[in-house]
Amino acid sequence: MNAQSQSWFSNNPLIQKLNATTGLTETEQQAILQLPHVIREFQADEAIAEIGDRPSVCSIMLEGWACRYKMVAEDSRQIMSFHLAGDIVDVQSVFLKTMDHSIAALTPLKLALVQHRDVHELLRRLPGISVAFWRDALVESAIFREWLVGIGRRTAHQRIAHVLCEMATKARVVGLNDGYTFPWPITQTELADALGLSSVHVNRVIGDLKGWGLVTFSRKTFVADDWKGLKALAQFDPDYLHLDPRVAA
Amino acid sequence: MNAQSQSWFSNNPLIQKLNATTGLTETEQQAILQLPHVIREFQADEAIAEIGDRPSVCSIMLEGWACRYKMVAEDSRQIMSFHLAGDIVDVQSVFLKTMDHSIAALTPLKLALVQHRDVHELLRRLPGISVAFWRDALVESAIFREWLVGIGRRTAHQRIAHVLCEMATKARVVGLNDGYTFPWPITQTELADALGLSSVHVNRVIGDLKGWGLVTFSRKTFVADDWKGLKALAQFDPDYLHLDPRVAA
DNA sequence: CGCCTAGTTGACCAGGTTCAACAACGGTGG
DNA sequence: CCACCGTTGTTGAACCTGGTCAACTAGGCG
Repeated sequence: MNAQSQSWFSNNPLIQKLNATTGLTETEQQAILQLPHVIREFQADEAIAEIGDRPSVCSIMLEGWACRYKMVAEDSRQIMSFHLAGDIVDVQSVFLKTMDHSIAALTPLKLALVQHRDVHELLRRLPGISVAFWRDALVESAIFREWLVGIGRRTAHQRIAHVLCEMATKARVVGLNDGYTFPWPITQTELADALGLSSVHVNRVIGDLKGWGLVTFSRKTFVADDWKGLKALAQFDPDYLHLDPRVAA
Repeated sequence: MNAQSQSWFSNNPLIQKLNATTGLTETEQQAILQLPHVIREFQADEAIAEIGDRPSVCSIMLEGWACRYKMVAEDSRQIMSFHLAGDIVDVQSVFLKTMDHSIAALTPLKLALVQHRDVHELLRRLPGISVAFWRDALVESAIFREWLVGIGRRTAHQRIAHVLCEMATKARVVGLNDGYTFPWPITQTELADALGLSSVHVNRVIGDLKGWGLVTFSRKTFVADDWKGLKALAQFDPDYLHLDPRVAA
């Protein structure tokens, strides 16, 4: 119950992320580092939680990528979010018993599992952390809303550009992005399932973005060749991420 | 700061709604009833909060309908949720300073305004209420995700049927729905903006639903002539609303 | 009665889907 | 080091859901 790891102590990505919206005191950071937890590794495509499950732990991402999704039919999936280091992938389960959607690994990944009761205890003991968790959950809500706007009202080109801007920004917060480059393990099919498009169309649109000199993809890496152009196309305004001005673009 | 009202005390819809997912003790219910608040009325189309605002109160709906939305262009709006009695329309502002979207009245409505500091105090003092608020916020998140699934992967017919099922269920929780009938003040244009469709298409699809004998609309009232059929078309599964089994369909 | 908003209908158009085939890539085992 | 295989990406052609434009009708309210 107290297995430890490199990525929990050095540069803990949860602290890094919470700091980006809230700012934590030294005490609060220590309390997070001292949370009893177990590190668990997953393979790509492995299920982290499935619809109908009643988890007793919640999962903090340390490395890798994951997504939330729901199946609509045998062959129709809607991905509702992508997650990387620092995300608490199922805070939901701390308060609502049953999972109403599934979560799966997109790449090999590493999670810290924390018992629900320890989370409850942490939130009760340190109101500052409670506020940080609230903010984090509300920002996630804001991201869902932004995706809603995208799927509902933006063209395929804007949608794809927008999600790239969003992930680039989220990656920067946890130090995975040097400004123009970051790891991009998402397949075009996955992107399609996230944006309500077909993989064929995603492929064509990405072709356009490349052709217009906005982006490049090489070896699972995303390169923003023209970050300003990409943001302009997407009409990307990061306000909804509620980042500390020091961290924001 | 302590104006009172009929609908705050008798049958308080916030308590009614929180009870539907969480269950509150007598003490907790009393604490809510004793919250210092001001009642304010709005006209249809009046703004409750606008993007960029930094509210110092949060708003609990007592009567009427409201929606959350974001403009994408001059003539393109995405509605992200509908709200009725019992909804805390901007819990978000308790924790995040700046509004990242707007909220407007769809009908004449009545709100209870509560100072943020009083909400903070309430949450700190009564952990049970804190849990109830968490659940409420997480259910709202789940609703955003469900809309995402709808806009992303459901046909126009399913989408419209689904939103009708959802609102019928939410209305039932706060006693606005006798099972098959409830007030429906939403225009087809508003529905279109919520579902990522055009109003012309919404009109045609609603025509189909009427033609198939599933629904009727008369004098701003929705009638589910064939509730089972409607649910089947929508593939509506209310799990994501996390209702107490006693309340659920 | 007249006005304004919401609902209705038709004709045409386009963004994105589907189906199908093929090419490129990366990892594996010999 | 290469041959093989499964996955991911790429491309073309036909099709279709839903959008746009525009005009007209029906209600609700002063």
